[in-house]
Amino acid sequence: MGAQGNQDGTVGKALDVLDMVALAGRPVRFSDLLATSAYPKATLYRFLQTLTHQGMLTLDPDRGTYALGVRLVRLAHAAWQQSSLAPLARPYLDELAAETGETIHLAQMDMGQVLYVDKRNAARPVEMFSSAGKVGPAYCTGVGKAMLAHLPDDALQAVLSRQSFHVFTPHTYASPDALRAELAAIRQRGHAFDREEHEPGIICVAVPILTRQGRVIGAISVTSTTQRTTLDVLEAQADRIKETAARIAAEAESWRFPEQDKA
Amino acid sequence: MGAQGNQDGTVGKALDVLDMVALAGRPVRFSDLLATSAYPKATLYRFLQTLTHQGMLTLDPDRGTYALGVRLVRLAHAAWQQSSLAPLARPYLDELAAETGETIHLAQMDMGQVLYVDKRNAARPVEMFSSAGKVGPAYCTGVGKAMLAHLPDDALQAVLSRQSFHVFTPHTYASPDALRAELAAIRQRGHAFDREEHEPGIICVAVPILTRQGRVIGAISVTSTTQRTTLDVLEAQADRIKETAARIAAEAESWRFPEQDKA
DNA sequence: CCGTTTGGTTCCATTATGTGAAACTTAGTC
DNA sequence: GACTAAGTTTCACATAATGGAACCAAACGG
Repeated sequence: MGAQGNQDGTVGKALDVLDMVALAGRPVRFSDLLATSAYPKATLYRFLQTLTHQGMLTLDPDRGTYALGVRLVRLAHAAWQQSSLAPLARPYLDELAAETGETIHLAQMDMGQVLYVDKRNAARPVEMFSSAGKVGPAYCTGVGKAMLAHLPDDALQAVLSRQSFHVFTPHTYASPDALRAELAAIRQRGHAFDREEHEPGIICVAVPILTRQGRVIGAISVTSTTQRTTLDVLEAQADRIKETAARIAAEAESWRFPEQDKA
Repeated sequence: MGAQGNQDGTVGKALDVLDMVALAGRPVRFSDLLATSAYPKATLYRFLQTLTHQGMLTLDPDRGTYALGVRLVRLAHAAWQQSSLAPLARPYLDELAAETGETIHLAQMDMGQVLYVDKRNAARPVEMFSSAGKVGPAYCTGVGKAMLAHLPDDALQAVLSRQSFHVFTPHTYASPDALRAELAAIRQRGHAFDREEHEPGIICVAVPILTRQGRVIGAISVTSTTQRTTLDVLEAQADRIKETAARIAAEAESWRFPEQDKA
């Protein structure tokens, strides 16, 4: 459950520490981390030193607390631009948002979780990182299920074993088996629903973004509330959403990359 | 000039590789990196494996290209929230933007460069990462100079030695010495100008954000164009901007952090 | 005021880990 | 079907990570 448990030599461990700080969600002192971590004092200390020196962490000298460093913000800017679907999907999402008038999400898979990389809000304009970068569960969100449905067996297996299957609402699928059946239906149908499985009153239709070879690279969803509409009404948009997904996929396929002349 | 040159054991080298990929700005193949990097084939290869396995990079299996991984986006979300000034500065920036009707930047220092963490655009709303996460030179931007002016001597020395002193416009300071004089003036005056030093036609007034002990933690600027206004007019806002900076500083000071009960 | 505890930093002998030249295995050319 | 370029694996070797223990400093407490 925790962030612990991987192993990739020294680098892996260091990144582990980074995650620990991220997970804490607030500046933490050395001793806080020491309590959490499996590493001995000296080792942990060295990692913190290194990461701080590298700008991945910052040490507030007044309070002696560590927090994630700004270098990450810079890296993420690049990551978001160069390897998320967001930049190239933007115009299509704008269009879709305008047509539907509902909230649009663009998500990708990250370590068994759904990572939202962009969002169009009907009402107010996008808030910076506050929406991009958020993570959510895969087994009980529209985009999550849409992606799971098209994962190869072995990958699916791996992801499923990581899910918590926490029951959020009466509609949440609580076990891998129940979910698997649903996934088959989704694969067949080409789109997934969220029937208030994550939050009461929130429903959505989600569509996977697939490469020509059938690899999932992301998903988009149109979300609304039970007060405003019904799943049937939303489903009527499904073909429109699939079209958008297809266009994004096509773009992604062609768009890598403008060519280069070698140095 | 490149990203090379640091050293922090294995972890430092790995992060170096990460930077190389970021710097490329597009998915790169193994051999591209090999050409750039100082590391031998096998070593580089191992790093790429590890980083990929860790989700810091992604390998597009079809093309065999590496790109920054989405895990970074997630980390950055946390970084931006927990250690940039952006979240707590937001309301103050909004206010300032509304009052001035000009573009507002919020920046922090990162490895000798200016890193923009938030932005208010008079005209259209903020574009996600496209503005947050951007970096710029320290020696020829308003926010950069405002921060440099309040850096302790040794840190300033370190930062100056990293600057490229590329001459962007006729007004750009081209040497550390010229700049030092300017910095003294800025420290005295309490605010910095950008006199078209980075881009022709672009001017700004910038103010450092200082802790009670006088440590710089960031800077804000109000930017405009020579067509729309003059530096004198902008300077009239200086006190207003300082007030905003002071409020942000106060907030930052108090806001770390809500207390915690130990586990 | 001086033990004592708590939180943080440094040492250093031990050994695990990372290193990189070279050998190898594919794809892709001509 | 020999030749080349790109990517992957091996392995003897040395460097670099490890962590127990000692150390230091500041806050406590009597």
